[in-house]
Amino acid sequence: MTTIDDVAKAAGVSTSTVSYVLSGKRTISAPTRARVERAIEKLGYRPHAGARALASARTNVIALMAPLRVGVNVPVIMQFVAGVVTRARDFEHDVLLLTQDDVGGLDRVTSGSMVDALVMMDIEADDPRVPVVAAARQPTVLIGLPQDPEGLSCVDLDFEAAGRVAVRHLVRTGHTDVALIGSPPEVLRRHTSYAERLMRGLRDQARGAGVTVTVEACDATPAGAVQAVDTLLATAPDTTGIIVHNEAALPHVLARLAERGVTVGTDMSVVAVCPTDVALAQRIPMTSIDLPAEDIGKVAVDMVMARLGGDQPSETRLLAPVLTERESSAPGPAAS
Amino acid sequence: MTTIDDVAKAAGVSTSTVSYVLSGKRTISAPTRARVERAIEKLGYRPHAGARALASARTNVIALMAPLRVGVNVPVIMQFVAGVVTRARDFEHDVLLLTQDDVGGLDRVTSGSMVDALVMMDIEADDPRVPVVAAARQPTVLIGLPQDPEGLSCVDLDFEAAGRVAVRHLVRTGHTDVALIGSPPEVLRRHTSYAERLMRGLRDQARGAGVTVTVEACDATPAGAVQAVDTLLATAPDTTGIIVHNEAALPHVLARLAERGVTVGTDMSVVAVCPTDVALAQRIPMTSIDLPAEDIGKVAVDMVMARLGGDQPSETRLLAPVLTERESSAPGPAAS
DNA sequence: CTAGCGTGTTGAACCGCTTCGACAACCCGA
DNA sequence: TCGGGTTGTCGAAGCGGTTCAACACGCTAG
Repeated sequence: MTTIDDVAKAAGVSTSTVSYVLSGKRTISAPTRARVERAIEKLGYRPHAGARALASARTNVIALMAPLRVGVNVPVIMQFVAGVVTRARDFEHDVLLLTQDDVGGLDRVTSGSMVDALVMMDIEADDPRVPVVAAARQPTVLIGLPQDPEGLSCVDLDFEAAGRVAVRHLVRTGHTDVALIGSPPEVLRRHTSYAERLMRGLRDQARGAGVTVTVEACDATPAGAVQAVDTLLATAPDTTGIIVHNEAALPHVLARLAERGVTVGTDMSVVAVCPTDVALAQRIPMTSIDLPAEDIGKVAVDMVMARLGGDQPSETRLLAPVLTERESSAPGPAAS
Repeated sequence: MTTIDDVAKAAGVSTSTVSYVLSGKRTISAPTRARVERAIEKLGYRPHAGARALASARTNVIALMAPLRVGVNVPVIMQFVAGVVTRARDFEHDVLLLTQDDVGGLDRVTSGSMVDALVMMDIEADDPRVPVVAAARQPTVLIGLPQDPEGLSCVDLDFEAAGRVAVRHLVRTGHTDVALIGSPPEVLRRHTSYAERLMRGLRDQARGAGVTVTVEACDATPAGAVQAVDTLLATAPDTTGIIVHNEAALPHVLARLAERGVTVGTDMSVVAVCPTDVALAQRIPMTSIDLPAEDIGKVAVDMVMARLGGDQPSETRLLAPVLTERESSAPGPAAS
C-alpha cells in the first residue's frame, strides 16, 4: 500500500506538504503542487480512511437508517435511499446502511466514531431511536416528524397541507362526499405521524368546506383493497372522491373499483398521494400529490451537512405539496 | 471521548491488557478481565473505529454495491440488501452502500481501505466493475454470473436449472406449447446473465421434450404487459403454459390475461419466477420457482467472510431452484 | 537447588494521516 | 539599510488503537 510518505519521497517534499496539497488548507506554490500531484497520480495513492479519521476526527461517512423490512412502500424507500446516497456523494461522503430495528447500531456507529452524521427514515410519533441519536455527538436529521424532536432537525412532506390540498381540489371540482383510503391498520396503530398529519389536514379542510369524509385503513394486498373499497361503497355510497395514500394498495384499489363497475375519471375522482412515477404507472395516469421521496432524501443530507459545517440551530422543513391533475379526476355532483 | 487508556487507568492495568480483553487474543485472568469489563461498562467505552482500522488493517465494514435506480425489481433488490445487511451483522460487520453506477466508488473504498470486502449485485455478462474489484486486495463476491469471473466468487439462483424445472413442470402437466414472458428489452440488451441463463435452460429442456417455446420481452408497465400478452396470444395462440420472469410485470400480465378472457389456473398455466411473497401477493396464489433473494444475500456474505478468514479459493454457488405448485397451474391439452 | 516452562501482564513501536508552531526566503516601505 | 509582514515548506507531536518481544512469577521436573 502506498502511503503519504511514499508520495512525499517521490515528490521530494515533506509529508505535511502532501497533506496540504490534498486538503488545500495551506497555500502551496504551483510547481510544488504539480510535482506532488504527479507523484500521487503515478503511485495511485489513496489516503487511508482510518488514518484520516483518526487524525482529523472526520470519517466522511454518514449513517442512514432505513426500514428494510419487506413491507408497504419498498419502492418509495428506495427513492429516499437513492436521494441520500447520491447527495452524500456530492459532499464527498459515503453511506453506511443501518436497518430500522438495529437500535444498538446507532450507539455503535456514533460512539465508535464510524460516522460524521446520521439520517433516520420512517420516524414514528414516539420513536425510541430519537433520544438515542439526540444524545449522540453527531448531528442527525429525521425524515418524518416525531412528537418531540428533542432538538433534532426534521424534514418531510407537509402531509397536513397535502390533506388540505387534496380536499380543496375535490371540493373545487364539485365533490361533497369524499373518502380516504389510507395506510394499513398496523401503520396507524404505530402512530406513524405522516398518516395522522394527512388525516388532520383532510378533516380540517373538509370541516371548513362542509364536506363529509370517510376514512378506511387498507392493507397493501389485493384482499385488503377489496375490503376497503367494498366497505367504503357500502357505508358511504355517496362518495364521489377518494384520496388514496398507500402506494402499494393503489393498483388493487383501482382494480377493485373497476370490478365494482366504478369508472375512475368519470364516476369517481381519485387523488393519489404518492411519487409521481407511481401515479403514472397505474392503468390510467392518476391525479396525484407528489411525494418527492428522492428530493426529501437530498434535503435531509443538505441539512445534516449544514449542521456539520457551522453550528446552525436545528430546523424543521416541511415541503409544500404539489397536486398535479391527470386523468383520474372527474367532476363531482356539485360541479357547476 | 473515552479512550482505551482511560479504561486501562480505571481498571488499573495497561492499555495492552484492555486490548487483549477486548480481542481475546491473549489469555487474561478472570479477575483482571472482570475489572476491565467493569471499567468498560462504567465508562461506556467504545473503541474508535478509525484507530482500530489503522492499527489492525481491519475495518469491520463491507461494501455492498446495489442498483438503486428506480426500476424493475426494487422489492427484490431490497430483499438482497436485507439479507446482506443482517448477515453482515452476524459477523460484526457493517455495510457501506454504493450505487451501481459509482464505479469510481469501488476504487475509493478498496484503495482507501474503507472496507474489508465487497458484495456486488446485478452482475452483467461483461461487467466493467468486475476487473476493478478483481484487482483490489479485498475479496469480492458477485451476485450473478459474469462471462469471466476473473477469479472472483459468485452466487446466484441456478437460472438454467430453473428454466428446465419450469418447462418440466409444464410438460408433465400436459402442456406442449409454452412461452416465456421475460425481462424488459433493455435488460436483455444489457446481457444480464440471469435472463440468458433462464432462456438457455428453458430452450434446452423444451428441445428435449419436443415442446415449442415462444419468448416475449416485457416492460414492467401495464402497457408493456398488454403488448407482451397480446403479441403472445396473436403469434402463438396455442400457448397454454406461460413462464413469467418479471416481478414487476407479473400483476399486469395477469390483469391482461383476465381482460382477454383467459382464466389463469384453468385455460392457462402460469409459472412465475420470483420471490415467494410476490407469488402469493397476486390475485391468485401463483405456482412459482422461488427466487430466494434474502438467502442469496446471506450466502454472499458467508462466502465473502470465508475468504476473509482463511485463503479459501474462489467458488461459484448456484442455488437449486424449488418449484412450488399453487393455484395458477392447470392441466394442459396433453394431460392424461 | 536450579533450569526450564507456561501463564499473565506490560512497555513501546507502529499503523498513516492531520495540524500546529517554527522558520527560511522574499518583498515591502520607512 | 533594516524591521516587519507574507508566502511556502517542514518537523514533530499527536489521534487511539494493536501487537510483538520481553519479563515477572509460580511451578514442575531433573
